[in-house]
Amino acid sequence: MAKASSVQERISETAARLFYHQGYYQTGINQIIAEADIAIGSLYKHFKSKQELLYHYLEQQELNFFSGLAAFIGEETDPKKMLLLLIDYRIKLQQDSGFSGCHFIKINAEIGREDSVVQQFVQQHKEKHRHLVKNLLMQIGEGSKAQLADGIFLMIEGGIVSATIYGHTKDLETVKATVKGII
Amino acid sequence: MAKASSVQERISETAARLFYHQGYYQTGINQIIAEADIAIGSLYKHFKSKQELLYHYLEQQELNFFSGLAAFIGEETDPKKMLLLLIDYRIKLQQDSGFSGCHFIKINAEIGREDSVVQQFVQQHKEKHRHLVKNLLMQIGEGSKAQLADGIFLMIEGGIVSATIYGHTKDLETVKATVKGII
DNA sequence: GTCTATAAGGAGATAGAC
DNA sequence: GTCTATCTCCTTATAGAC
Repeated sequence: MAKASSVQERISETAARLFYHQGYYQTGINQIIAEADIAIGSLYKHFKSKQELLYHYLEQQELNFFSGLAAFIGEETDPKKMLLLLIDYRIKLQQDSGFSGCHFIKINAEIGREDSVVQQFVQQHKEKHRHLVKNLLMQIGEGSKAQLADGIFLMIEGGIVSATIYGHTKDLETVKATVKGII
Repeated sequence: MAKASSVQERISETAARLFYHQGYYQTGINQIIAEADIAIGSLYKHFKSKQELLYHYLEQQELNFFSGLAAFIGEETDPKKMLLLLIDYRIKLQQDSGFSGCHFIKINAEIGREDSVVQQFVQQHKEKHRHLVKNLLMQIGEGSKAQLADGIFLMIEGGIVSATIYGHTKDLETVKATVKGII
């Protein structure tokens, strides 16, 4: 195991991996420090509680998602192609993660309304995503059909959930084909 | 608190309520017996483990969902109206549950691929639901458009997830309006 | 059915020595 | 930064008396 990264980064990355793949409540502090190969004192020097680690995790995922998307879209400026790339991006994310779903949908299902900070994080992330779809449709010239953007956004969300249930991205591919036929 | 129901039923109903609203891992055996007002010995006489209680919970939810749907649809036989009633049913379920989402999407997010019994339950439930939409569209005469049924199914799924994130059914209403415009 | 005791382990978090 | 010890509490599950 290479340990080029800092202690901070190792905590952060290990916690993120475990929170995402096995769940927040299912992940113990002891497992995090064992797999990150750091001391428990170090963890509590960087994060005052497990909850703070959770908030940090959500902030990181928010940044990762949109910077990853920007990189994936690259130089493309055609709104039609960008919308399809947005779906391709989510297909790729699911394939690369072993079909582990959307970080935010998952944490919402696990914690939901019990933590208002988490709830707000999830809502804001989803609104950002929804407006992305809306803006692209506006550029395409379908902006007048308000229902259409919501419909596409919701189909994508359903497709992500489907990917985690079945372990494949067939439904997300269908969504892409459907959107392709509409725009 | 009235205790007209049997011990078995009280265990079952209390576990279901807690698993659904606060999560499986977040719910302890001690909380279940306390809120059901039964002895721990009674619980382990009816269910050999917490996991068995989980499987029983999923079986119950599967039955509840489709019998509730049948009752909601009632005597209606027009496939167009039935499809819209299916969406109304899910809107009502979300409102009545305090926007706690779909039992199966939720347990999938929490446990997912870690338990193959749970995974199969969720997959089968979702397939049943998807085929319902497909069959209704077939009767409507839109059966040739294979993508359409999947699209509607996925929009509904996305609408349910949205309801748990925002605490309202605006998106599900939009889905209903969109479907109404298509069929 | 009830009650209580207990096992064996894990959780999150703190303190102090090095 | 590391290590170990410890605190307090909770977890699932079992056993036995009533």
